[in-house]
Amino acid sequence: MYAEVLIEYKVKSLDRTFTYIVPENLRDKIKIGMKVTVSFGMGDSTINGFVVNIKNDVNLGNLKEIISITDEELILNEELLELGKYVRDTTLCTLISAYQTMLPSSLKIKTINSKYQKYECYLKLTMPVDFVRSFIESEAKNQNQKDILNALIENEKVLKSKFSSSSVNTLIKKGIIKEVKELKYRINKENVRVENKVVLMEDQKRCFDEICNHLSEEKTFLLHGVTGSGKTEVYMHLIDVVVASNKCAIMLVPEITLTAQIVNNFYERFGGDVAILHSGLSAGEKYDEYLKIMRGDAHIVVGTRSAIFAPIRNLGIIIIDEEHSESYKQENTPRYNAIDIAKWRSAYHKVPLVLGSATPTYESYARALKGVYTLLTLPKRVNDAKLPKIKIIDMKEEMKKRNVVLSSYLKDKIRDRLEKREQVILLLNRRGYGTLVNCSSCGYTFKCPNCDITLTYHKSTNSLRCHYCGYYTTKPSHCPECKTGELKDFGLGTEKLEQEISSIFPESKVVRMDADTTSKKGAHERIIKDFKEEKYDILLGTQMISKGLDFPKVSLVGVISADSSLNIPDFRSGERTYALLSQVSGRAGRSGLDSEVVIQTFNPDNFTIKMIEMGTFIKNYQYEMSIRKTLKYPPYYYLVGIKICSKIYEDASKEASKVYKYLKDNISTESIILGPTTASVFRVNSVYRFQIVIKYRFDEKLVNALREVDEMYINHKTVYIEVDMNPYYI
DNA sequence: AGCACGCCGACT
DNA sequence: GTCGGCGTGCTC
Repeated sequence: MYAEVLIEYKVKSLDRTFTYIVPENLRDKIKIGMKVTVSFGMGDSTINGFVVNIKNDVNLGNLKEIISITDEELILNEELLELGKYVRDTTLCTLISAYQTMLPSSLKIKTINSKYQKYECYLKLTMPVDFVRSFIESEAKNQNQKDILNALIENEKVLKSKFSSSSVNTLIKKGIIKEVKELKYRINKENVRVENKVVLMEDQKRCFDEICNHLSEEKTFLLHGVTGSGKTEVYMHLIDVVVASNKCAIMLVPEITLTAQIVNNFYERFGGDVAILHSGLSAGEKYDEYLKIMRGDAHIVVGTRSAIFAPIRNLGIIIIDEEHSESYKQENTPRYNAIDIAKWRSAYHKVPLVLGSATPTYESYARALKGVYTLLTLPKRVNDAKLPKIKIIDMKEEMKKRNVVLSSYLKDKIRDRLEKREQVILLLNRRGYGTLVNCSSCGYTFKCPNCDITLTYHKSTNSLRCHYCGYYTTKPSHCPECKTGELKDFGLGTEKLEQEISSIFPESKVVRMDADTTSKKGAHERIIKDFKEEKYDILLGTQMISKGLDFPKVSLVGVISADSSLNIPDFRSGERTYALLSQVSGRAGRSGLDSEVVIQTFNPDNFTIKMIEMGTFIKNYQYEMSIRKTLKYPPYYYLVGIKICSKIYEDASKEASKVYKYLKDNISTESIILGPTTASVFRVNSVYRFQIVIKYRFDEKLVNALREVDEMYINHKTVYIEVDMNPYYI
């Protein structure tokens, strides 16, 4: 018996199988999809690999034996083995890295042992209940024994640790109770399911019914519901139906820490039937949740991007909430998009995929209008809550009045809410104190030594930081160039905003939420919880405050500057700005309070800003689509982004031209090749990056050509290539 | 990826 | 003469 094994080195040159002999003692146990430990190469070190095939004869000599099975429980099933090939073919990664992303990271550790399994001791009765009752009456020596036995009459099993161990031992010796060890999951929710209290509103019911009619079809639904229209409730009803028919559900959310509310709702409703998968879990927790899913102990998986690979056998539905979120695209290898994986699995299992959003991507919306997806809409908020009023403020006018940070209008509104004891959210999409620091006498500007980026001043730590590579340095008191000049900071970041707000409204309680205040585990949740409990009046932060949060007392949302998002040079910036502003606006007035959104901008006449003011998603969509049609952008064309990177400028530049020429000669003449140009930030971490963008519709030669290009640079000393199929950012 | 082999220049 | 630099090639 022989096994073909894929070795866990994720290099292109090893992206093939190696054949090993299956030793006698493993022949009954070994299965395709299992992880095994083997020796590989000259040295005597061992490495893990996946068994991808088992066969009985082979025409190779001098084979090694498999040393052991690494884990008997965690195996990739046929579906996932097949799905891995799809990931490899569509993202041009190695098969091994596709498989690795499907398993929890704890399994990538070379040595796995039983520390990932935890057990807990329970007590159970060995005698019938009437016997135990009479034992309590006649023989029980003390209150401890009576307590244990009474607890066991009430419950089938009780935790051993809750009771006096000597009394437990006495009862065990007498043969009345026994000890049982059960596997304990680190996240252990009680297995209660609460009946659905909420009745769906008419619109919700219509969407729910439509999806229910197609529960055993491969079909994609786009659930387009305004913020606060109750999409989550529709999801829960759907999952209820699916689980009732003994099938499983996957629900993806953008970032679990921001969506703790959703997870809690799921726990309350479905109890221990929910497994969660996200990066905030410890290795052990992740391992346990994964086992829960594999064993069928949990039917509902709620998680972030990689949860789309959850090893569910009888899948009944896939739901992707906030489908426009960029977090569904992985920005490093394998550069997969969870939505594509969801479609593949939806087809494999013949089950529906539901994409939900208040601001779907224009690719998705176009497909829905074309009938590729089924469009379902929730046009109204639940309980007749009104959408907030939108007010656009021209900051050019305000600058004349020397209002740099807050317009007088927004200031008045904040004061008004503070008096009414209602809450305020302020969005500023830039962290740190200011945007840049320079010398007031010689004009010297601080730049990152590794990247083409100006450093951002962080006052709390008195440091200058690069938001790209993480470089930081203490801010000197005088200019390092002319030695005399005073250093001044310009621009506005969340840190400075927090300070400004506190000085304008000294009586208010302000909390800031951005990457700097949420780096510690659990910090997100605490800020959100405290704000919800009204320990603060004002929440300010970067875009992480815009997603899916439900604060009933918020009646004012202020966008300090809409321009930072608008001015990003990307064909999707109009779409993204609309989505961001509309999402953050949606935080206001969710419980029916009269609410308002104030948007400050230097471009009040910008089309997207106008559309936000009118609240029309569709008009902005149509406008952007007309641009994309003429400029040949998605969804009219597909994109490929190729980066040619090197620490040596000349090498990167020279090879970029070579890649361009190769592609020009080897792909369809219908496809458009742009570049090579310098990437938007040319140098990151001392690496120069050139970029080539391909726009194509149908190109049979493309994937092969890209593979060739990729292979040309496998062994290159100084240059490496990154290929991104359907990138989110270009 | 990691290791061995091998072919060259530098050095006790 | 031998030590060690790294370029090349292979791993079941």
